[in-house]
Amino acid sequence: MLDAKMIRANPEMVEAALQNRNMPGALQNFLKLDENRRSLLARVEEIKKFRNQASQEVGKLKKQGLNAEELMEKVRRVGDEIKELDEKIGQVETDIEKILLNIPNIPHSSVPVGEDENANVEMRRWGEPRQFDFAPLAHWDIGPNLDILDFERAAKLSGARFTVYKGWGARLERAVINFFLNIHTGQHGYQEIFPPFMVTADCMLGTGQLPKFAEDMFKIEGRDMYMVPTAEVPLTNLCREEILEEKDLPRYMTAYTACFRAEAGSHGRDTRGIIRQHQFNKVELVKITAADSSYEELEKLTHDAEEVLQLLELPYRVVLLSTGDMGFSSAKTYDLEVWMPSYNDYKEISSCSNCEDFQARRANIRYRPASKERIRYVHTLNGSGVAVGRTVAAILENYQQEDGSVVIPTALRPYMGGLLKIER
RNA sequence: GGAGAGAUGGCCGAGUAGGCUGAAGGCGCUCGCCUGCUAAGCGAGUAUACGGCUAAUACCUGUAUCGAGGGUUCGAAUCCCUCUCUCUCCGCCA
Repeated sequence: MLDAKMIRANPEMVEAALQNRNMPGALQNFLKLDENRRSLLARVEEIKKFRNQASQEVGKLKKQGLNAEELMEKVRRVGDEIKELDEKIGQVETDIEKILLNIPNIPHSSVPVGEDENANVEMRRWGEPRQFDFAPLAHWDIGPNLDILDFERAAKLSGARFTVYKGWGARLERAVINFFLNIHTGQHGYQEIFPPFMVTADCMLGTGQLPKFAEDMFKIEGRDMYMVPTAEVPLTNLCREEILEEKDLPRYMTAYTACFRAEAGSHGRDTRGIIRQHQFNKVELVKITAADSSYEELEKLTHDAEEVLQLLELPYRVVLLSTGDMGFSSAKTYDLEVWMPSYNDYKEISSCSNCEDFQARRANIRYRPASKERIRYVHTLNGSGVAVGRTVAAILENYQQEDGSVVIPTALRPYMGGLLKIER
């Protein structure tokens, strides 16, 4: 959520930023409503001031044994007016909030301006895509061939966009989760968290999934709760409604969770394999930082995510998303894209974002600066560290052998009981 | 699921026959004094949001906030109703 005062002071700048995010006119009625609110507020507060003073007067008169009836009657009469104005203000504030909650974050000045992913900027590449001397298979063929992925039975259990992992496949998924968590906790200084997989609507509002993207989520029937679409939601909301001390910042957290997404509107995209599922595993990185260090921390966080791909020796590139391609809450985002032979292209496997104070304002996460200045909103960052299912897919494809077997990356072997390769 | 207790400021904790309590006291924190270092001691200060005034996120000023929402009243942290959460006991359960 943007700061209303900031919008009031720079409406043209905000409008221009929204245009870059393909959301022109989102601000439309805001200024009018905002002005309306302030004038109503001025009126009602004046009347309340009168009521407060008069009520005290009544108390004094009564104490002295004097008649206060006349004054009481006067106050009684303004009561209705206050009620009426308060209701109007409540309505206006609801309208303002509706607008504010649907406005995306303002992109950082270093973000390339553009309509879509074509305006993204590649920052760097790591590793060389492997040259195969045989026709490589896609993971959706490799998996069933090795009997470690079972799409048909998954459909029997749960329908489309679900996968059953079996035997060494299930073990590989678990190995990757543990490997990621160990690296981030052991080498990058993140605290491991194991959060609930269901959260309240307030949490979803806090990180920006609601109210705009309700159709992307799985809601729990009969409850005001949702399945987490990413661990970013519970991790960031851990600090909701809290005031932190600057000396305790930055705070690094990592968590494994399953993630649940309705994938509405992505019919026909990535229909084969485990790239786009209703349920997938992810290890997430979240940072809560002071306002002045978040961009530095974004670079570090991105490198933390990159490192697990390096350790697995999976070729990838880092892309800076353009204004038109960024997520709703983000001010700046780097995507990590891993090389996928089946796509003959790089495929997103991580998204690392600095949300600045956008989520903090929604979730009311603040900190007390060490310098004793006034309380400020923290900055929140999140990044996949990284998507587990897509990592498994990348391993299967990049490490496949001509005989159909798959070599286990060296770094993962200790997590696989020393297994060197999965074969039929 | 049944019975009971409770939710107050960064923390702990007062405050119910409704009024001058944004809220005692303590801790913590900040600044100053004092002390050969440390500790102790002394003094002062220390909520947030939204308005008005401002160059100001500085003063000053107004309104609101004692779990949330509603009600009674001239006036509610204090009374009434609903909800949420926490704790204790019983039951059930991986």
